[in-house]
Amino acid sequence: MTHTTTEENYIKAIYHLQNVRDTVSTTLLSAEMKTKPASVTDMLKKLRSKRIVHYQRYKGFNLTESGNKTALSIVRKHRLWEYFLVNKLGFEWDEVHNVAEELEHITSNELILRLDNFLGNPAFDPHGDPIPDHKGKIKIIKQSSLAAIPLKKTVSVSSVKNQSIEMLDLLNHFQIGIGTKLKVTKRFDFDGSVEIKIDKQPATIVSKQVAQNVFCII
Amino acid sequence: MTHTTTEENYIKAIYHLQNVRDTVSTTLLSAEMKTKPASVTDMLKKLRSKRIVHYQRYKGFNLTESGNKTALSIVRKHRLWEYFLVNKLGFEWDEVHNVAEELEHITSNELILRLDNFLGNPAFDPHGDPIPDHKGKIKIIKQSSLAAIPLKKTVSVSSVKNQSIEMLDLLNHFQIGIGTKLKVTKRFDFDGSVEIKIDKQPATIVSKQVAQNVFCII
DNA sequence: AATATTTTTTAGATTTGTCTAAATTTATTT
DNA sequence: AAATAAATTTAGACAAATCTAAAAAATATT
Repeated sequence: MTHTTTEENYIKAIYHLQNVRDTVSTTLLSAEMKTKPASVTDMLKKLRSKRIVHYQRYKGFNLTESGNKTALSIVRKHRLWEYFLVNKLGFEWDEVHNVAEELEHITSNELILRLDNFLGNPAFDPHGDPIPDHKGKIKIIKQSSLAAIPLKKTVSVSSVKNQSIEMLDLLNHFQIGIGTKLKVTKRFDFDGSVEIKIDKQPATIVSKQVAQNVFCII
Repeated sequence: MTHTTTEENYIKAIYHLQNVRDTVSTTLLSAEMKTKPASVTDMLKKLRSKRIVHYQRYKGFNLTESGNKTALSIVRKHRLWEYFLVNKLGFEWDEVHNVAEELEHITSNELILRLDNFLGNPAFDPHGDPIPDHKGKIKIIKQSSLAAIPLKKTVSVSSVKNQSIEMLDLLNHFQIGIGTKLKVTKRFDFDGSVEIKIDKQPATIVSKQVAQNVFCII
């Protein structure tokens, strides 16, 4: 079964929203897709007829098992391309998302197989997100946000939850990237901000919003 | 000015046909695009309104200067991706065309710039076709077909005109690829077939059709 | 529980690229 | 040059993905 690029984008969006919220609504999905709720309803009917989602009018929807597999294969392609763009072509990690959005829709299993091997079968993309393997299996690592890790323990930044351009820009400014070693030296209860110390750099303070979005391996 | 994937495919098809035939007809283009002549007429009006083609009803059409530039940039992308697929991912040269057909429509100048550098700014793709540079400039090399080169002169295969799967399969069988050194030892007037000799291999005879499609640098 | 509000769906329209069938123009024969 | 054939274009229709406006259902409020 093949899907159009638009269908794939819907499938991916449902997958991502399901991993954040417990239930995904028509309105939420329409915001994510930058369309109107009416368009989402149309697409849900189409995806239901392809057995990608379970859907009953007015009752909500969610990915079927087959829909989930499809979503994982799209995510896999997206993250492998991001890895390629950063580690082979030298893009910055905050520049690759849009290009990967296009590349993820190229339809060749052989291509992805070979790309995966060429890259050395990476398990995580440049943002620290896990890359599903060819069976859809994802490596889970235990992570805690800067807001939750113990004080004075040196940890390694492993992923960033909010991947907006603005957030990645801010992190670049702080010189924080995936793999950066740092420790939290102090927490300020007043506003939830956090003082961090990166080796050979002066201590700095990051806001609560940042702390909650930066995840580390302890 | 941006173009849809379909528009780009038409532009590329017109470009290729213009380089083979002197004038390109609606019917010929429809065959190339696997659509009907009526659809071609529709698209020609659209491309005219975008100043991609000069077109007068019933009088024929051809690419404008701007259309030609667009075509060259698509061809550039296609051939760079083919180079990548063969030289980095290890595809065989006869397997890459369809995947490159998809990759060529990815819209990021930055991507192509970086890919070009990553590949070492190649001037020819795996089929021996020239890769336009970022200004659209093409390296021309003097080539002659196996049907035309002098006898007993060692030459290097530089390109293959007919790139059908069948032809590439046959050449694989003969162990002929881009860069293969060989000489023509005899020509048979009866059927135009040609005896060739590749180093360390017994002499073989290739048909007129093959000889006319394999080009070499003398 | 009745009413008001929000969410979701339907109905009907639009755009892109395609089609078929018919009409028109150009090219070829006789 | 008239008749025939071939190529091209027009007219009108269709599928995909979207939209707006209105209707229906679910949820929240009084």
